[in-house]
Amino acid sequence: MPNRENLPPLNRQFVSHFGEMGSRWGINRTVGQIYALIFISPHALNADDIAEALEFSRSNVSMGLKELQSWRLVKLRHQPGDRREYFEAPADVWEIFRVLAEERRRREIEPTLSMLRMALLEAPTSDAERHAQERMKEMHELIDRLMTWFDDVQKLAPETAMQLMGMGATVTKVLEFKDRMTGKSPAKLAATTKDN
Amino acid sequence: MPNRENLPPLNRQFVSHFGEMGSRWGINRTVGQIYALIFISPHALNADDIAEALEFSRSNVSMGLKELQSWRLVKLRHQPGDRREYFEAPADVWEIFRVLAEERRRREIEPTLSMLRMALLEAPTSDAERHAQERMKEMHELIDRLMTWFDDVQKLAPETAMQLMGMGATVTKVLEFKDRMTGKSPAKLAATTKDN
DNA sequence: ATGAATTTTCAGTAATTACTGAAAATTCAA
DNA sequence: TTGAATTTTCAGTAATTACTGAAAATTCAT
Repeated sequence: MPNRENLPPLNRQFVSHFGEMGSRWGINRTVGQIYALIFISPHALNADDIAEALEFSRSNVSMGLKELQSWRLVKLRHQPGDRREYFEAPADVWEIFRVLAEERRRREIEPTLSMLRMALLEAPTSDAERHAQERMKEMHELIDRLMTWFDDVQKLAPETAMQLMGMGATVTKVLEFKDRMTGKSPAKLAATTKDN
Repeated sequence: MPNRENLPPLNRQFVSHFGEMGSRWGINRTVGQIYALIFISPHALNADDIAEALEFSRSNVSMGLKELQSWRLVKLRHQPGDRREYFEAPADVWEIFRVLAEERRRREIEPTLSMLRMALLEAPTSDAERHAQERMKEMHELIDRLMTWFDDVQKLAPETAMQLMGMGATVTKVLEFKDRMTGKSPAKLAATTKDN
C-alpha cells in the first residue's frame, strides 16, 4: 500500500511540479498530479492506488480521472480477475502531445473561430464596428492558417513529424529558394509547389 | 464618455467572448475583456476609457493592464498634452501570436524543462525511479525538439512564416522524398539536408 | 434477483482567486 | 516645492473553484 511517503524523491518531485504547473495550464493541481503519477508509473493504476499515493479523497480522484478521460489523456485497462478500472498514459509521448493539442484546439480555438465567423457575417453599422470587423478578420485568418497548417503536421506519423521538427532551418531555406523562383504570393507559392 | 451600452453589438460580443474564453486560457475574465477591447479599438485607450466601457473599477483595470504588460501584449503610448497612459495592441496579429507563444513558453514550458533536466541528473535508487527517469527523458526530448523547431520557425519573418504554414502538405512530400533518398534516421536526414 | 465491490454524484465546506474602494504613491506642470 | 492629476497598492469582501464524506448508483459474480 504505497502512500505519498513511499513515492521515491524523483517521482515525488515530478508529481508536485505538475501539480503546480497544472494551474498555469487550465488544468487544476489535483488533476495535474494525478496525470503525472500515471505518466511515470510503470504499470496501470487504479483509483485507490492514486488516492493513497497522493492522499486525495477517493471522490476527488474519481473526478480527476473523469476530467483526464474527457481530455482523452488516459487509457482504460482491466486486469484479469479484478473488477477495478486501471488507468495508464500512452507509451508514446508524441501521441500525448497530439491528443493534448487536439483537445485544446477543440476547446479553446474552435469556439473562437465560430464566434469570429458569425461576427464577420454581420453588416457593420458604424465605423467602430467596421474597424472591429477588420481586426476580427485578421485574427480569423491567422488562426485559420495556423489550424490548417497544424492539421497537415498532425497527419504525419510521429516519426515523420519529429523529423519535420528537426528541419525548421532547412524548410526556411527551401522556402527562400522557392520564393526566388516563383514570386512572393503565398497562394501562388502553394499552387506552384503542390503541382510538383 | 462611452460606457458598455455604447459598445456596438459586434464589439460587445467579441469582448464578452474573450472574457469567457479567458478562463479557459490561464488568463482571467477581466483581463480577457480588457485585451479584446484594446485589440478591436481603432485608437489607443487609457485606463479610464476601459473602466468606463467595461464597467470595471479603476483599480481592476489597473491590475489588468499590469498583467497584460507583463505578457508584453500591450504597447504604451502617450498623447501630446495628456498625462495619461494609452494602451494599444500591435497592429500585426502575427506579432501578437509570436509574443504570446514566447511568454507561454517562458512561463509554462521552461520551468518544466529545468525540472526535468535536474531530475535526469540524479542517480536513480530504485526501479520506480529508473522507470520514472525513462519517462521524463522521453518527455524532455519531445519538449526540447518542439522548442528547437519553434525557435526556427519563430526566426522567420511573419510573411515567410505564413507561407510555411500554407505548406504543411508540401513539406511532408519533401520529407517522404528525402526519406527514400537518405534512409530514415532523423539525425542522418537532418545532416544530409543541412549540407545542401 | 441478491449483495458485495466499486464508482459516481452531490450538498456542504474549505481554499483560492477576483474585485473593490480608499488610501498611498507617483508624476509632472506651474 | 506644491498640489492636482493619475496610477498603484492593499486590506477587506465577494465570487468562484476545489475538495470531502456520505449517500446513491452501478457493476458483476453467485
